[in-house]
Amino acid sequence: METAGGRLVPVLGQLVRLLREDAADSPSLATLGVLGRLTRDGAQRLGELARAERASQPGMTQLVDRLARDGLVRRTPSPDDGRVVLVEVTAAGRAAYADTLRRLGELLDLRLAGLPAADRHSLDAALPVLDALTRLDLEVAR
Amino acid sequence: METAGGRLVPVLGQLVRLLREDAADSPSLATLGVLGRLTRDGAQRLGELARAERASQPGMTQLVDRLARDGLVRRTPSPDDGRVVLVEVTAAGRAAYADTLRRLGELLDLRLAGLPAADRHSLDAALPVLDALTRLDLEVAR
DNA sequence: TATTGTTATACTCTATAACTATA
DNA sequence: TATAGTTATAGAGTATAACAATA
Repeated sequence: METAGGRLVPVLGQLVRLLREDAADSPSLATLGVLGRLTRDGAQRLGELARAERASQPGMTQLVDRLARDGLVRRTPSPDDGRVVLVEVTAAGRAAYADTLRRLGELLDLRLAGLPAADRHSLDAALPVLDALTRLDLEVAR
Repeated sequence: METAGGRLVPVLGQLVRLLREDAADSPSLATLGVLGRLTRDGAQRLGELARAERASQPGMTQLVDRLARDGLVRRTPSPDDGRVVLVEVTAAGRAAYADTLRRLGELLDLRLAGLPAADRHSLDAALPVLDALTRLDLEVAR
């Protein structure tokens, strides 16, 4: 018998590709992760952002580069420490985040509508669990 | 109130990055998708593989290139139709698939072990639903 | 002509190693 | 010296447009 973890892995890949296929022109999950975090938690150091989003620091530098180029975030030097870069979301970034989340959510909801109500309830109950799963080790690691 | 779809999107990104972080040297979800499909369903046309994995045909050509280079799959020309390329998984590919799935599954199971039993049951119940979600529109599209 | 797949090209996302600037 | 971030470089993964080969 396969464990829950082993069954989750293949499904993850399919879900990600499904979203990409349906909304090819949407901001990526990487972009959404950063914009969402900045929207929820406010301006953050670049390194802090890298840790929270499970990326390397150079990787986050590059992602923030692209987002800044596209006007979705803004870099500001920290007044307290000249080494530190604070990243904040712009109004355009906030709008892009909200719009994209709504759009992708609707696409998924459309598919969900094709499932029995009991299935939808199962998924509903599991969403907080999946979320908790992603937070678990972050707390341990600090 | 946010819909299930809207809540699923951010979680997906975090889960993918979590796996990448914990098992940086593992085959990617794209690789696993192809190897898994070939393992389950046997040799397939390249175009068929592209459709099933929600990739473009050139994208699948390139992915198969890398997998063949790494000895995980093999290309064979179709005897019936000279345009067609059949892709099959090698023994090494089958082994890599099984090993990776087990490893990633164990990593997720470790985290799952930190959750209450009720949460684990919720997730268990939702896994077939997520799987059904990814299959829904494929059937519609054909 | 239509279908199947590849080539050419370009972009995002990601990492590691080496570097710079500040503390 | 240690920390925060960037630059250099490389590779996976992906797409669209143009092409070649076969039917």
